[in-house]
Amino acid sequence: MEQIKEVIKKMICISDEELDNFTSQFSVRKFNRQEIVCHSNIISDEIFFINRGLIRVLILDKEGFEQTIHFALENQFISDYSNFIQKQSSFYTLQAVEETEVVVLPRSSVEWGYQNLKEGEKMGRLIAEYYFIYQDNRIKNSFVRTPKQRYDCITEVFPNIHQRVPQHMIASYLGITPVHLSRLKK
Amino acid sequence: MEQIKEVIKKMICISDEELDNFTSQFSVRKFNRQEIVCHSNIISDEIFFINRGLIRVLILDKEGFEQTIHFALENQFISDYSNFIQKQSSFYTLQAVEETEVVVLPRSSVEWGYQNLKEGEKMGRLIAEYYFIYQDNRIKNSFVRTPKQRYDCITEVFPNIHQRVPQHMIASYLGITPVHLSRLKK
DNA sequence: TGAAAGCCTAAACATTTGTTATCGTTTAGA
DNA sequence: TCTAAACGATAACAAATGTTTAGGCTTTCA
Repeated sequence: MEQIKEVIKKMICISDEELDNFTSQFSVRKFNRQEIVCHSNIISDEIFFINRGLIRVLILDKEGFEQTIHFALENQFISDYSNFIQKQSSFYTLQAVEETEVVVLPRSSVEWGYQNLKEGEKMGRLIAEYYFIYQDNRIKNSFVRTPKQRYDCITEVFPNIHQRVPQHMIASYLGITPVHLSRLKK
Repeated sequence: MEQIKEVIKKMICISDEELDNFTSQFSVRKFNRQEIVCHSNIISDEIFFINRGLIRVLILDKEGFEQTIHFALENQFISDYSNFIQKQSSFYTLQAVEETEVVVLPRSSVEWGYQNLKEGEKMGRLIAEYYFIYQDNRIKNSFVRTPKQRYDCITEVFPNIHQRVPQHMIASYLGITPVHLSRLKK
């Protein structure tokens, strides 16, 4: 639990006792390559924090093809957060790309944190703000950058991504086909 | 201040006294059609709440063309929220499309609210979560829907938008050219 | 170790989307 | 009220992107 403790301590003022009470409610789970961390079409009551490994978020379009929507790296939180918040059936599938170890935050613990940690709500606000900024940048990029430019700067957001996931997942993330990305690289 | 009071009361538990202390820090500002509510390339220390009217968020691409990124309607908050949070120079321009009246929330008041309202941080969390969900839906739609499908369902998010803004702004919001949207409508 | 599957590149062709120009209508403002 | 600007539709053409197919390489796993 050391990694997630460090991340929380960077966000808010929290005593060691509070932090222990909070993190003792979490558990650890491990996944092999390709394994599904969280299925779609369920009501997900968990948020994950990545200790080690890499998770991709994907969606199945109408033709049944997988579209990679997002990558999540070490020390980041990941879930179908929209549907977690709204307690709706999830839209996204979470899949481990590498061997991955996550900390599991059940909904009950997240809500416990909001209510019992001195700065629990602030932590929730900062996390939501952080991911808002990430998405805002993404939308901004889709308006002002070409697919090639988005490809060229993807390591700013996901360092080493080229060494860790196949190129067709990156193409999908960029909103283009693998064949077209291969062409753009020339 | 009645409208913003109603919106806040729907989000959190707050006493009338707290609410009066909070909203008494706000001011009201009016804009004519086409007038700029907030320029880009400044550090914006204000969030706006729309009492009446309609604001569009736009960006200038490298060719100097205006790209409409977002619309904001009555009873919604609007700002370059990413840059407000990060206290960075703003990227977006806010422009009144109709005659518009806004409530102005200065940064100092927002921070006062986080620190002094019993559920101030919770309010901040809920607002950030709300806009996260909006953006997540938008990104989702860009993966699973064609431009035509996004056009057909835009009134789900912005009712009456067709009666309130010119079509070329809608095209821009959808990420296509006005000429192409006109073609798709056939 | 061998066979199957996955992955990247490439080429040819199809489809979508952008660009430019024109025209008729509506709107805004002097 | 008149005129210039803004707006939307349309057509012709250009550029970007998708689709299909094939080949060669690597990885996986029985």
